[in-house]
Amino acid sequence: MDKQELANLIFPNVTKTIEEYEKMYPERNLGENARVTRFAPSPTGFMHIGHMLTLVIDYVLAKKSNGVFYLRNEDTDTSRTVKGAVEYIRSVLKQYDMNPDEYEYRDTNETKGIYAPYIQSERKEIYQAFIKHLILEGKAYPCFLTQEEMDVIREGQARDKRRIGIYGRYAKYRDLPTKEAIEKIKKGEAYTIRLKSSGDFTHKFKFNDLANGEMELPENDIDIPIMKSKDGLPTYHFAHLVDDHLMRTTHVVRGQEWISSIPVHYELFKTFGFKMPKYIHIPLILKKDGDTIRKISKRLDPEARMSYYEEKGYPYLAVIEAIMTIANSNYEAWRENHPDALFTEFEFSPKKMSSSGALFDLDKLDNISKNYISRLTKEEVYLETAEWAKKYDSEFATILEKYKDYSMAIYNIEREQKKPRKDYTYYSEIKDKTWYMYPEYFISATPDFLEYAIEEVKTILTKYKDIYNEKDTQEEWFQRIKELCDALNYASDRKAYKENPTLYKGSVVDVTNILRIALTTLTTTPDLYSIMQILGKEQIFARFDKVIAK
RNA sequence: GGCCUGUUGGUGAAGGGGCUUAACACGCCACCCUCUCAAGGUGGUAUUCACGGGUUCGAAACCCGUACAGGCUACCA
Repeated sequence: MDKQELANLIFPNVTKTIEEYEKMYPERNLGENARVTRFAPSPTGFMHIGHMLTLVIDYVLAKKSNGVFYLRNEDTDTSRTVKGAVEYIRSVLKQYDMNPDEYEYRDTNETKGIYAPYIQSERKEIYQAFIKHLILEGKAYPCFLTQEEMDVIREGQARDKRRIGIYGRYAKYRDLPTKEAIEKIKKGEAYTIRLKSSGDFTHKFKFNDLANGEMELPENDIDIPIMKSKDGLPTYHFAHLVDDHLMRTTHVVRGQEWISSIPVHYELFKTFGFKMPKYIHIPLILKKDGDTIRKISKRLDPEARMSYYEEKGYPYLAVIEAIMTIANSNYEAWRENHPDALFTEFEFSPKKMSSSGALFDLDKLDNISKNYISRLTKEEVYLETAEWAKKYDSEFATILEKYKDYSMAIYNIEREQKKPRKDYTYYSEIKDKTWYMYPEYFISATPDFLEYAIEEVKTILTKYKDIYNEKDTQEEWFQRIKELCDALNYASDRKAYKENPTLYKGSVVDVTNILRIALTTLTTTPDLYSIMQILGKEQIFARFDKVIAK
């Protein structure tokens, strides 16, 4: 009877029972192997590369099995909650085209899915109903330990080299008579609700993780807090239990740092007699820092934040591809055999995932990205670049708008063929590699002819103007350059030059290089003939004249 | 300190007793092709799987120790 009084005192507003919630949130009616996964970030306002790894795995698992992928907002730590964070997460999911099947957005008042609310702070009553049940059963209790008292306990434990935590004899309020607890609460003393653990640390249990296989862990015997004193919200562990049970999650994908919490979750699920979901604990993404390797950090490593990829303009699918190669190393081989398949068609195998931490290889990403962009059409490259520029380079965006067809012609150089050029790694790089094609940018550039004598340069450009014909095919164009070479004592045949360099002033390479520098200021560019075709006679001559007139 | 998980090239890794003189991909290097790049082609890039023992005819693979690394050890997730 006392327990009932205590429970009602703590939770006067909780009216529903666990059974009622079970009915409200029934088992899902899905295919036999359908997987229900969730992406459950804390709304802290940024997204980490590790989040992306879990997200991609969650998404693939659900989609491949015709299951459900839902978004849950884990905002039980009100002090860390950042406004606008959910909107940001939503926008990332949208960009990467991994939209959830069930979600809840407060700003637009959109809800989809019958397991709502999908926002933890709005599920307080649900958690409390479960906690109330535990109090009634004598499996949870209010604990009045102050922060200072706990600090003393911890210091003592550290000094005596004992396990740290509130367990056994350290759990001072575990056996406090209910009457006294009621009195303390009535007096207004602050308390947290703790699980009255029934575990034995010396006993081990077997646990099967889909990624790491079977492991042996000691039972939990710590009276972990399940409800915070400040706002009555549950801790992560308890919210995990209630939500993943009621939302009928089948597969929990989360970082390996959670492995050490498994004993707690195991006990929690056992206490309620709920079936545990399957777990996939994914490797941490690491970073090499000098000689040491550490967890990648959003503070120290720009590439840890998803905004890095956005700002650089990596294609979203390229990022996903790179993530997939970390998730399952057989993904690349699969991709080779299924070049046009969606990544969601890949059968992700948790067992094949590495259990040690992985370094995220930016070189690899670059390679994947280059290949990806090289397979796009010129329209796609144009559109994506324009979209990127709108956000990050408005000046370039204006140029792109003005020169739409012209830009597409540039992007089409050596594109849309069996072995396309692969020189764009991300969209922000495109301006750096094509700026000279645009009169607005070229106007302020000054060609530097390096070791070439300027008088010789002028002669070549002047003579070339006489023979240039816009209508030439590539072969004719090159033939003319060769003829010019012969006329000016440059070797038109590179091999001949190589054998007897002293006989000539230079070779055809020198002549084309001079043309190239005059037109672009650069010594390395894509195919010169294509560039000249796009520039057109007027611009070509203008650029030559600028040099000749100097 | 305690508990857990790992350790195969510069990177992601395959391989779970003989097919391994360690796959594949990225990176790097060289050469070829070539109007310069990029691409493409060819070849090279771990004398051997953290170390030490053991089991075995045979170990990168199995066992035991050690070392190292990482994670957790919050009323944070």
